[in-house]
Amino acid sequence: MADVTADLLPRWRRLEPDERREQILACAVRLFGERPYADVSTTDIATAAGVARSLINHYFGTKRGLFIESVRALVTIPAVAVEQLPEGDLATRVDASVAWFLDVVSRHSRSWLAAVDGGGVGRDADIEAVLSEADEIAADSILVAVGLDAVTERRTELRAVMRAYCGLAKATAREWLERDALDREQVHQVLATTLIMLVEQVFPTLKSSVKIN
Amino acid sequence: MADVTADLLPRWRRLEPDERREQILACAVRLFGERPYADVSTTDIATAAGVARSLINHYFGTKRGLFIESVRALVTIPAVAVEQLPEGDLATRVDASVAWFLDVVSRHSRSWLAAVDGGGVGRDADIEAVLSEADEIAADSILVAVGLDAVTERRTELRAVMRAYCGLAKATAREWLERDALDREQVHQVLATTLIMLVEQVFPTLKSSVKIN
DNA sequence: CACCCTTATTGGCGCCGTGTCAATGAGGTC
DNA sequence: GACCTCATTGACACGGCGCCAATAAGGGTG
Repeated sequence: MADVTADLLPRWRRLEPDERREQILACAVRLFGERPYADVSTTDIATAAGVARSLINHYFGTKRGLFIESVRALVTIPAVAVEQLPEGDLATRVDASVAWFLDVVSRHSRSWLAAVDGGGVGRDADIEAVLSEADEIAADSILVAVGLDAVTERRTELRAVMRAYCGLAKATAREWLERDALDREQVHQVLATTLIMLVEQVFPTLKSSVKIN
Repeated sequence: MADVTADLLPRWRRLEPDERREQILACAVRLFGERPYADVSTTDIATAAGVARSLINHYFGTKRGLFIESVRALVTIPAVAVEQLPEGDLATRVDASVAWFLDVVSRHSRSWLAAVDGGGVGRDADIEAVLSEADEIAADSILVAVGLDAVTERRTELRAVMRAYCGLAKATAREWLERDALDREQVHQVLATTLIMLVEQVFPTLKSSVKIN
Protein backbone atom coordinates (compact mmCIF):
# COMPACT_ATOMS: atom_id res chain seq x y z
CA MET A 1 0.00 0.00 0.00
CA ALA A 2 1.24 3.47 -0.84
CA ASP A 3 2.64 5.71 1.85
CA VAL A 4 -0.14 8.09 2.79
CA THR A 5 2.38 10.67 3.96
CA ALA A 6 4.02 10.75 0.55
CA ASP A 7 2.54 14.03 -0.51
CA LEU A 8 2.58 15.53 2.96
CA LEU A 9 6.28 15.70 3.82
CA PRO A 10 8.80 17.04 1.31
CA ARG A 11 11.25 14.71 -0.38
CA TRP A 12 14.16 16.96 0.58
CA ARG A 13 14.78 19.96 2.78
CA ARG A 14 15.84 23.24 1.30
CA LEU A 15 18.70 24.84 3.22
CA GLU A 16 20.43 28.20 3.07
CA PRO A 17 23.44 28.05 0.72
CA ASP A 18 25.94 28.71 3.51
CA GLU A 19 24.36 26.05 5.63
CA ARG A 20 24.35 23.41 2.91
CA ARG A 21 27.86 24.35 1.95
CA GLU A 22 29.12 23.86 5.47
CA GLN A 23 27.33 20.55 5.76
CA ILE A 24 28.89 19.16 2.60
CA LEU A 25 32.27 20.52 3.63
CA ALA A 26 32.08 18.77 6.99
CA CYS A 27 31.35 15.44 5.32
CA ALA A 28 34.18 15.96 2.86
CA VAL A 29 36.67 16.75 5.63
CA ARG A 30 35.72 13.57 7.40
CA LEU A 31 35.89 11.34 4.33
CA PHE A 32 39.13 12.82 3.01
CA GLY A 33 40.57 12.17 6.44
CA GLU A 34 39.52 8.52 6.35
CA ARG A 35 40.52 7.56 2.82
CA PRO A 36 42.93 8.83 0.15
CA TYR A 37 41.69 11.45 -2.27
CA ALA A 38 41.30 9.10 -5.21
CA ASP A 39 39.36 6.58 -3.13
CA VAL A 40 36.74 9.13 -2.15
CA SER A 41 34.24 9.64 -4.95
CA THR A 42 31.97 12.62 -5.14
CA THR A 43 29.16 10.08 -4.97
CA ASP A 44 30.42 8.99 -1.55
CA ILE A 45 30.44 12.55 -0.27
CA ALA A 46 27.03 13.25 -1.73
CA THR A 47 25.63 10.12 -0.13
CA ALA A 48 27.16 11.01 3.23
CA ALA A 49 25.64 14.47 3.03
CA GLY A 50 22.34 13.09 1.79
CA VAL A 51 22.29 15.21 -1.36
CA ALA A 52 22.59 14.75 -5.09
CA ARG A 53 26.10 14.45 -6.44
CA SER A 54 25.70 17.37 -8.79
CA LEU A 55 25.04 19.66 -5.83
CA ILE A 56 28.70 19.32 -4.97
CA ASN A 57 29.65 20.70 -8.35
CA HIS A 58 27.15 23.48 -7.86
CA TYR A 59 28.74 24.62 -4.61
CA PHE A 60 32.39 23.79 -5.13
CA GLY A 61 32.73 23.61 -8.89
CA THR A 62 34.92 20.58 -8.97
CA LYS A 63 35.94 17.71 -6.76
CA ARG A 64 39.38 19.25 -6.35
CA GLY A 65 37.75 22.53 -5.41
CA LEU A 66 35.97 20.80 -2.58
CA PHE A 67 39.18 19.12 -1.52
CA ILE A 68 40.99 22.42 -1.49
CA GLU A 69 38.38 23.93 0.77
CA SER A 70 38.63 20.90 3.04
CA VAL A 71 42.38 21.29 3.36
CA ARG A 72 42.15 25.00 3.94
CA ALA A 73 39.69 24.52 6.76
CA LEU A 74 42.12 22.25 8.57
CA VAL A 75 45.52 23.80 8.09
CA THR A 76 44.82 27.48 8.56
CA ILE A 77 45.66 28.91 11.94
CA PRO A 78 42.80 31.05 13.20
CA ALA A 79 43.78 34.62 14.06
CA VAL A 80 42.28 34.27 17.49
CA ALA A 81 44.94 31.75 18.46
CA VAL A 82 47.83 34.19 18.39
CA GLU A 83 45.89 36.81 20.31
CA GLN A 84 45.59 34.59 23.33
CA LEU A 85 49.29 34.01 23.80
CA PRO A 86 50.57 34.77 27.28
CA GLU A 87 52.98 37.57 28.07
CA GLY A 88 56.42 36.64 29.33
CA ASP A 89 59.87 35.76 28.10
CA LEU A 90 60.74 33.85 24.96
CA ALA A 91 60.71 30.42 26.56
CA THR A 92 57.27 30.96 28.05
CA ARG A 93 55.71 32.10 24.81
CA VAL A 94 57.36 29.36 22.79
CA ASP A 95 56.10 26.77 25.24
CA ALA A 96 52.57 28.10 24.97
CA SER A 97 52.70 28.16 21.18
CA VAL A 98 53.99 24.64 20.88
CA ALA A 99 51.41 23.45 23.36
CA TRP A 100 48.63 25.11 21.39
CA PHE A 101 49.84 23.54 18.18
CA LEU A 102 50.00 20.09 19.69
CA ASP A 103 46.52 20.51 21.12
CA VAL A 104 45.01 21.35 17.77
CA VAL A 105 46.69 18.66 15.73
CA SER A 106 45.97 15.94 18.25
CA ARG A 107 42.33 16.89 18.30
CA HIS A 108 41.75 16.42 14.56
CA SER A 109 44.72 14.13 14.24
CA ARG A 110 43.53 11.90 11.43
CA SER A 111 42.13 14.58 9.16
CA TRP A 112 44.99 16.93 9.95
CA LEU A 113 47.57 14.35 8.99
CA ALA A 114 45.78 13.80 5.72
CA ALA A 115 45.60 17.50 5.05
CA VAL A 116 49.15 18.63 5.80
CA ASP A 117 50.81 16.50 3.20
CA GLY A 118 48.29 17.70 0.68
CA GLY A 119 46.81 14.29 0.25
CA GLY A 120 49.77 12.32 -1.03
CA VAL A 121 49.37 11.65 -4.75
CA GLY A 122 48.83 14.29 -7.33
CA ARG A 123 50.91 17.36 -6.64
CA ASP A 124 48.67 20.19 -7.58
CA ALA A 125 49.36 23.89 -7.91
CA ASP A 126 46.16 24.90 -6.12
CA ILE A 127 46.73 22.61 -3.18
CA GLU A 128 50.28 23.79 -3.04
CA ALA A 129 48.96 27.34 -2.85
CA VAL A 130 46.65 26.56 0.05
CA LEU A 131 49.38 24.82 2.02
CA SER A 132 51.73 27.67 1.17
CA GLU A 133 49.30 30.24 2.40
CA ALA A 134 48.76 28.27 5.58
CA ASP A 135 52.51 28.06 6.13
CA GLU A 136 52.74 31.76 5.47
CA ILE A 137 50.17 32.47 8.14
CA ALA A 138 51.78 29.98 10.46
CA ALA A 139 55.17 31.59 9.94
CA ASP A 140 53.81 35.01 10.78
CA SER A 141 52.07 33.60 13.82
CA ILE A 142 55.33 32.13 15.02
CA LEU A 143 57.08 35.44 14.50
CA VAL A 144 54.50 37.08 16.68
CA ALA A 145 54.84 34.33 19.24
CA VAL A 146 58.59 34.70 19.51
CA GLY A 147 58.38 38.46 19.46
CA LEU A 148 60.15 38.98 16.17
CA ASP A 149 57.17 40.33 14.30
CA ALA A 150 58.54 43.86 14.56
CA VAL A 151 61.79 43.01 12.82
CA THR A 152 61.73 44.35 9.27
CA GLU A 153 65.33 43.73 8.38
CA ARG A 154 65.86 40.58 6.32
CA ARG A 155 62.25 39.67 6.84
CA THR A 156 62.18 37.44 3.79
CA GLU A 157 64.82 35.12 5.18
CA LEU A 158 63.29 35.28 8.61
CA ARG A 159 59.94 34.09 7.34
CA ALA A 160 61.56 31.47 5.13
CA VAL A 161 63.27 29.95 8.14
CA MET A 162 59.98 29.95 9.99
CA ARG A 163 58.22 28.23 7.10
CA ALA A 164 60.98 25.66 7.11
CA TYR A 165 60.44 25.23 10.83
CA CYS A 166 56.81 24.43 10.03
CA GLY A 167 58.15 21.48 8.06
CA LEU A 168 59.90 20.27 11.17
CA ALA A 169 56.78 20.80 13.23
CA LYS A 170 54.67 18.72 10.89
CA ALA A 171 57.20 15.94 10.63
CA THR A 172 57.70 15.79 14.38
CA ALA A 173 53.97 15.77 15.03
CA ARG A 174 53.70 12.90 12.59
CA GLU A 175 56.23 10.92 14.57
CA TRP A 176 53.95 11.29 17.53
CA LEU A 177 50.47 10.92 16.06
CA GLU A 178 51.08 8.53 13.22
CA ARG A 179 54.06 6.42 14.20
CA ASP A 180 53.86 6.72 17.93
CA ALA A 181 57.65 6.84 18.03
CA LEU A 182 57.74 9.91 20.24
CA ASP A 183 55.38 10.98 22.96
CA ARG A 184 53.89 14.40 23.36
CA GLU A 185 56.44 15.58 25.83
CA GLN A 186 59.33 14.64 23.59
CA VAL A 187 57.77 16.33 20.59
CA HIS A 188 57.26 19.41 22.69
CA GLN A 189 60.87 19.40 23.76
CA VAL A 190 62.24 18.99 20.24
CA LEU A 191 60.06 21.74 18.81
CA ALA A 192 60.56 24.22 21.61
CA THR A 193 64.31 23.76 21.83
CA THR A 194 64.77 23.98 18.07
CA LEU A 195 62.67 27.10 17.77
CA ILE A 196 64.54 28.90 20.50
CA MET A 197 67.82 27.83 18.98
CA LEU A 198 66.77 29.10 15.56
CA VAL A 199 65.82 32.46 16.98
CA GLU A 200 68.78 32.93 19.27
CA GLN A 201 71.58 31.12 17.47
CA VAL A 202 70.91 30.64 13.77
CA PHE A 203 69.10 33.74 12.73
CA PRO A 204 71.43 36.36 14.19
CA THR A 205 74.39 34.72 12.47
CA LEU A 206 72.60 33.90 9.22
CA LYS A 207 74.77 35.09 6.38
CA SER A 208 72.99 37.77 4.42
CA SER A 209 71.89 36.57 1.05
CA VAL A 210 73.87 37.76 -1.95
CA LYS A 211 71.54 37.89 -4.92
CA ILE A 212 73.28 36.74 -8.09
CA ASN A 213 70.68 37.93 -10.55
CA MET B 1 51.11 4.60 -53.12
CA ALA B 2 51.96 2.07 -50.45
CA ASP B 3 55.23 2.31 -48.58
CA VAL B 4 57.59 -0.15 -50.21
CA THR B 5 59.51 -0.59 -46.97
CA ALA B 6 56.37 -1.59 -45.16
CA ASP B 7 57.21 -5.26 -45.01
CA LEU B 8 60.93 -4.77 -44.63
CA LEU B 9 61.33 -2.92 -41.33
CA PRO B 10 59.32 -3.89 -38.26
CA ARG B 11 56.57 -1.63 -36.97
CA TRP B 12 58.03 -1.67 -33.47
CA ARG B 13 61.19 -2.84 -31.76
CA ARG B 14 61.08 -5.61 -29.25
CA LEU B 15 63.14 -4.80 -26.12
CA GLU B 16 64.23 -6.78 -23.11
CA PRO B 17 61.69 -6.40 -20.27
CA ASP B 18 64.15 -4.62 -17.99
CA GLU B 19 65.13 -2.27 -20.75
CA ARG B 20 61.56 -1.38 -21.68
CA ARG B 21 60.65 -1.02 -18.03
CA GLU B 22 63.44 1.45 -17.42
CA GLN B 23 62.52 3.42 -20.51
CA ILE B 24 58.90 3.80 -19.47
CA LEU B 25 59.97 4.65 -15.92
CA ALA B 26 62.26 7.42 -17.16
CA CYS B 27 59.43 9.00 -19.16
CA ALA B 28 57.11 8.73 -16.17
CA VAL B 29 59.59 10.40 -13.83
CA ARG B 30 59.92 13.28 -16.25
CA LEU B 31 56.20 13.76 -16.82
CA PHE B 32 55.27 13.41 -13.15
CA GLY B 33 57.86 16.07 -12.45
CA GLU B 34 56.34 18.43 -14.99
CA ARG B 35 52.65 18.06 -14.22
CA PRO B 36 50.50 16.95 -11.28
CA TYR B 37 49.62 13.28 -11.03
CA ALA B 38 46.02 13.67 -12.15
CA ASP B 39 47.05 15.71 -15.17
CA VAL B 40 49.34 13.00 -16.47
CA SER B 41 47.36 10.28 -18.21
CA THR B 42 48.77 6.86 -18.90
CA THR B 43 48.18 7.72 -22.54
CA ASP B 44 50.60 10.64 -22.21
CA ILE B 45 53.29 8.42 -20.73
CA ALA B 46 52.71 5.74 -23.34
CA THR B 47 52.97 8.31 -26.13
CA ALA B 48 56.15 9.75 -24.66
CA ALA B 49 57.66 6.29 -24.47
CA GLY B 50 56.38 5.39 -27.92
CA VAL B 51 54.48 2.32 -26.76
CA ALA B 52 50.90 1.19 -26.35
CA ARG B 53 49.12 2.34 -23.23
CA SER B 54 48.34 -1.19 -22.11
CA LEU B 55 52.05 -1.96 -21.95
CA ILE B 56 52.20 0.27 -18.89
CA ASN B 57 49.68 -1.91 -17.15
CA HIS B 58 51.62 -4.96 -18.24
CA TYR B 59 54.80 -3.74 -16.57
CA PHE B 60 53.53 -1.72 -13.62
CA GLY B 61 50.06 -3.11 -13.06
CA THR B 62 48.41 0.20 -12.44
CA LYS B 63 49.02 3.89 -12.98
CA ARG B 64 49.60 4.34 -9.29
CA GLY B 65 52.06 1.47 -9.38
CA LEU B 66 54.07 3.29 -11.98
CA PHE B 67 53.90 6.49 -9.94
CA ILE B 68 55.12 4.69 -6.84
CA GLU B 69 58.12 3.37 -8.70
CA SER B 70 58.83 6.85 -10.02
CA VAL B 71 58.78 8.33 -6.53
CA ARG B 72 60.92 5.56 -5.11
CA ALA B 73 63.56 6.12 -7.75
CA LEU B 74 63.88 9.75 -6.73
CA VAL B 75 63.68 9.80 -2.96
CA THR B 76 65.75 6.82 -1.95
CA ILE B 77 69.28 7.56 -0.81
CA PRO B 78 71.72 5.19 -2.49
CA ALA B 79 73.88 3.20 -0.07
CA VAL B 80 77.01 4.34 -1.82
CA ALA B 81 76.44 7.91 -0.66
CA VAL B 82 77.04 7.20 3.03
CA GLU B 83 80.13 5.14 2.31
CA GLN B 84 81.91 8.09 0.81
CA LEU B 85 81.59 10.35 3.83
CA PRO B 86 84.84 11.86 5.04
CA GLU B 87 86.41 11.04 8.37
CA GLY B 88 86.68 13.80 10.92
CA ASP B 89 84.75 15.44 13.71
CA LEU B 90 80.99 15.94 13.87
CA ALA B 91 80.98 19.34 12.20
CA THR B 92 82.99 18.09 9.24
CA ARG B 93 80.79 15.09 8.62
CA VAL B 94 77.60 17.07 9.04
CA ASP B 95 78.86 19.65 6.58
CA ALA B 96 79.67 16.97 4.03
CA SER B 97 76.29 15.29 4.46
CA VAL B 98 74.34 18.49 4.09
CA ALA B 99 76.39 19.44 1.05
CA TRP B 100 75.72 16.06 -0.54
CA PHE B 101 72.01 16.39 0.09
CA LEU B 102 71.87 19.85 -1.41
CA ASP B 103 73.78 18.65 -4.45
CA VAL B 104 71.36 15.87 -5.17
CA VAL B 105 68.16 17.80 -4.70
CA SER B 106 69.33 20.74 -6.73
CA ARG B 107 70.29 18.44 -9.59
CA HIS B 108 66.83 16.90 -10.02
CA SER B 109 65.15 19.84 -8.37
CA ARG B 110 61.87 19.80 -10.22
CA SER B 111 61.19 16.09 -10.11
CA TRP B 112 62.50 15.84 -6.57
CA LEU B 113 60.17 18.56 -5.36
CA ALA B 114 57.28 16.76 -6.98
CA ALA B 115 58.28 13.47 -5.42
CA VAL B 116 58.94 14.47 -1.81
CA ASP B 117 55.48 15.71 -1.10
CA GLY B 118 54.11 12.55 -2.63
CA GLY B 119 52.56 14.38 -5.50
CA GLY B 120 50.18 16.74 -3.72
CA VAL B 121 46.64 15.45 -3.95
CA GLY B 122 45.57 11.98 -3.05
CA ARG B 123 47.26 10.77 0.09
CA ASP B 124 47.81 7.13 -0.51
CA ALA B 125 48.98 4.40 1.82
CA ASP B 126 51.41 2.97 -0.72
CA ILE B 127 53.00 6.32 -1.50
CA GLU B 128 53.17 6.98 2.20
CA ALA B 129 55.00 3.69 2.58
CA VAL B 130 57.57 4.60 -0.07
CA LEU B 131 58.22 8.00 1.44
CA SER B 132 58.36 6.41 4.89
CA GLU B 133 60.89 3.89 3.76
CA ALA B 134 62.96 6.62 2.17
CA ASP B 135 62.85 8.63 5.40
CA GLU B 136 63.80 5.53 7.29
CA ILE B 137 66.85 5.04 5.11
CA ALA B 138 67.64 8.72 5.27
CA ALA B 139 67.38 8.69 9.07
CA ASP B 140 69.77 5.78 9.30
CA SER B 141 72.14 7.48 6.91
CA ILE B 142 72.15 10.57 9.07
CA LEU B 143 72.84 8.49 12.16
CA VAL B 144 75.85 7.04 10.40
CA ALA B 145 76.91 10.49 9.29
CA VAL B 146 76.80 11.92 12.80
CA GLY B 147 78.41 8.84 14.27
CA LEU B 148 75.43 7.74 16.34
CA ASP B 149 74.72 4.57 14.43
CA ALA B 150 76.28 2.45 17.15
CA VAL B 151 73.93 3.77 19.84
CA THR B 152 71.34 1.11 20.65
CA GLU B 153 69.80 2.77 23.67
CA ARG B 154 66.56 4.60 22.90
CA ARG B 155 67.13 3.97 19.25
CA THR B 156 63.45 4.37 18.41
CA GLU B 157 63.35 7.94 19.64
CA LEU B 158 66.69 8.68 18.07
CA ARG B 159 65.49 7.62 14.64
CA ALA B 160 62.20 9.40 15.10
CA VAL B 161 64.01 12.66 15.73
CA MET B 162 66.10 12.09 12.62
CA ARG B 163 63.01 11.39 10.52
CA ALA B 164 61.56 14.61 11.85
CA TYR B 165 64.76 16.35 10.89
CA CYS B 166 64.18 15.08 7.35
CA GLY B 167 60.99 17.10 7.40
CA LEU B 168 63.01 20.18 8.20
CA ALA B 169 65.50 19.34 5.47
CA LYS B 170 62.78 19.01 2.85
CA ALA B 171 61.04 22.20 3.90
CA THR B 172 64.24 24.18 3.98
CA ALA B 173 65.31 22.88 0.60
CA ARG B 174 61.94 23.94 -0.74
CA GLU B 175 62.52 27.48 0.51
CA TRP B 176 65.63 27.51 -1.60
CA LEU B 177 64.61 25.65 -4.76
CA GLU B 178 60.98 26.53 -5.04
CA ARG B 179 60.57 29.90 -3.39
CA ASP B 180 64.04 31.25 -3.72
CA ALA B 181 63.67 32.83 -0.30
CA LEU B 182 66.94 31.41 0.98
CA ASP B 183 70.16 30.76 -0.88
CA ARG B 184 72.17 27.60 -0.74
CA GLU B 185 74.55 28.87 1.90
CA GLN B 186 71.75 29.86 4.22
CA VAL B 187 70.01 26.53 3.81
CA HIS B 188 73.26 24.82 4.56
CA GLN B 189 73.73 26.86 7.68
CA VAL B 190 70.24 26.19 9.00
CA LEU B 191 70.43 22.46 8.38
CA ALA B 192 73.94 21.97 9.70
CA THR B 193 73.42 24.04 12.84
CA THR B 194 70.12 22.41 13.66
CA LEU B 195 71.44 18.90 13.16
CA ILE B 196 74.42 19.51 15.42
CA MET B 197 72.16 21.09 18.00
CA LEU B 198 69.78 18.12 17.88
CA VAL B 199 72.61 15.68 18.40
CA GLU B 200 74.46 17.59 21.10
CA GLN B 201 71.70 19.42 22.95
CA VAL B 202 68.30 17.88 22.43
CA PHE B 203 68.93 14.19 22.28
CA PRO B 204 71.05 13.79 25.40
CA THR B 205 68.40 15.57 27.45
CA LEU B 206 65.39 14.00 25.76
CA LYS B 207 63.06 12.73 28.44
CA SER B 208 62.69 8.99 28.18
CA SER B 209 59.32 7.98 26.90
CA VAL B 210 56.86 6.51 29.39
CA LYS B 211 54.56 4.12 27.58
CA ILE B 212 51.00 4.38 28.81
CA ASN B 213 49.67 1.24 27.21
C1' DC C 1 67.90 -20.57 -44.74
C1' DA C 2 63.16 -21.65 -43.53
C1' DC C 3 60.28 -22.82 -39.89
C1' DC C 4 58.58 -22.54 -35.29
C1' DC C 5 57.84 -20.96 -30.76
C1' DT C 6 58.17 -17.91 -27.12
C1' DT C 7 56.58 -13.65 -25.47
C1' DA C 8 56.86 -8.64 -25.96
C1' DT C 9 53.46 -5.74 -27.68
C1' DT C 10 49.23 -4.17 -29.56
C1' DG C 11 44.15 -2.77 -30.23
C1' DG C 12 39.68 -2.83 -28.58
C1' DC C 13 36.10 -3.58 -25.05
C1' DG C 14 33.60 -2.27 -20.84
C1' DC C 15 33.39 0.08 -16.52
C1' DC C 16 33.47 3.91 -13.41
C1' DG C 17 33.90 8.65 -12.07
C1' DT C 18 33.32 13.37 -13.26
C1' DG C 19 31.26 17.87 -15.05
C1' DT C 20 27.26 19.99 -17.45
C1' DC C 21 22.49 21.22 -18.22
C1' DA C 22 17.72 21.63 -18.27
C1' DA C 23 13.81 20.26 -15.44
C1' DT C 24 11.67 20.01 -10.83
C1' DG C 25 9.78 21.30 -6.48
C1' DA C 26 10.52 23.47 -1.67
C1' DG C 27 9.21 27.41 0.72
C1' DG C 28 8.75 32.19 1.30
C1' DT C 29 5.92 36.35 -0.31
C1' DC C 30 2.04 39.24 -1.72
C1' DG D 1 -4.00 30.30 -2.23
C1' DA D 2 -1.27 31.50 -6.38
C1' DC D 3 3.14 32.93 -7.88
C1' DC D 4 8.03 33.22 -8.07
C1' DT D 5 12.68 32.37 -6.79
C1' DC D 6 16.38 29.37 -6.56
C1' DA D 7 18.05 25.25 -4.08
C1' DT D 8 18.11 20.74 -5.67
C1' DT D 9 17.65 16.88 -8.66
C1' DG D 10 18.21 13.33 -12.57
C1' DA D 11 20.05 12.24 -16.93
C1' DC D 12 23.52 12.79 -20.39
C1' DA D 13 28.16 12.66 -22.53
C1' DC D 14 33.01 12.53 -22.18
C1' DG D 15 37.41 10.67 -20.85
C1' DG D 16 40.59 7.74 -18.37
C1' DC D 17 41.72 3.27 -16.66
C1' DG D 18 42.24 -1.96 -16.24
C1' DC D 19 41.55 -6.34 -18.71
C1' DC D 20 41.88 -9.70 -22.40
C1' DA D 21 42.55 -11.99 -26.65
C1' DA D 22 45.03 -11.37 -30.94
C1' DT D 23 49.36 -10.20 -33.31
C1' DA D 24 54.05 -10.03 -34.73
C1' DA D 25 59.10 -9.51 -33.48
C1' DG D 26 63.16 -12.06 -33.31
C1' DG D 27 65.92 -15.70 -31.36
C1' DG D 28 66.49 -20.81 -31.47
C1' DT D 29 66.48 -25.23 -33.90
C1' DG D 30 66.61 -28.41 -37.69
